[in-house]
Amino acid sequence: MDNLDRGILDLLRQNARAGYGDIGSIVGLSASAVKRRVDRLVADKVIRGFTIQVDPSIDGMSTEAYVELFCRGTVAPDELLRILSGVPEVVDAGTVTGSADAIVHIRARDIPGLEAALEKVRLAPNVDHTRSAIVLTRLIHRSAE
Amino acid sequence: MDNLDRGILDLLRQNARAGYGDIGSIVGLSASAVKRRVDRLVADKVIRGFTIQVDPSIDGMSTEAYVELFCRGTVAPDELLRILSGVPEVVDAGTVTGSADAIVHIRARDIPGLEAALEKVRLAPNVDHTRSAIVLTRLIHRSAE
DNA sequence: GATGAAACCTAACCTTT
DNA sequence: AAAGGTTAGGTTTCATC
Repeated sequence: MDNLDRGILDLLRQNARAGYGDIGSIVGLSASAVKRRVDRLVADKVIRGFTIQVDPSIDGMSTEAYVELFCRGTVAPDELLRILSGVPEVVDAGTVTGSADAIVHIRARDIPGLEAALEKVRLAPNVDHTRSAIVLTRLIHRSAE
Repeated sequence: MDNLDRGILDLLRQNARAGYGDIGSIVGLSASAVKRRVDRLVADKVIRGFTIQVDPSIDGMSTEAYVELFCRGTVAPDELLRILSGVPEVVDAGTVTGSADAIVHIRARDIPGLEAALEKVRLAPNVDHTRSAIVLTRLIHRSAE
């Protein structure tokens, strides 16, 4: 993890489709060297994935909920991650302190979409029950990066 | 904007580097047809950009909490917005159904930073109390949040 | 939806430190 | 060894039909 890696990450944050050659000509490496570093960053889980930013209003994905996940016994974070990463409606999730085991932020097209996503989340192992708080008015949204 | 577009968006959300041919074989279109649709979605600003999800521990803002906000009496969403917009650590917030008035997602550099942000939220006149769930393991973070 | 040229990705091999 | 460069081949993209 050096300044070259950070430069590559910055460029990919701005455009995840940039070619290796284009990235290399900016950070000062050959295309191959950039590819090797990107592959390593993905293997090391520094880059968790490649995704798109979608306009929520145009897409109609405006129904949101914060869902507390209560599990039986111990929960392996890796197992939760495996299940949740397969649900595209899950925008954000983490295991937390307090009585709930995890909190999951879901965004769906409408209430039926929310319910369907919730069903998929409940497939996670050892889930006892969930408690949802549906978002009425979205107040703040600051982009993560 | 039809179900084909939505299917393409879902696939790109999971892997923005998926090839047009791969996407087409899933949604039932040729590679060319998929490219035309993706190009249109980008031109129409439905897709705002292609980006990567980076391990938050890299950028040094890795301490997070979900905070339930309980206010005295009835509080208008505008009032809550006024309170929360003065706290830059607030990444995401909305009024919700349930006993809490709002849920606030805070991201800070460390625990003292988190506490300082919470203090700023609590100083607001109508805030009665807060209940925080500190994030232990970040499972999902899609930057399209 | 299909076609063909151009661009790109990828892996193997070579050079340098 | 470790990290970057070069080259060749296969695949994908992209414009055109």
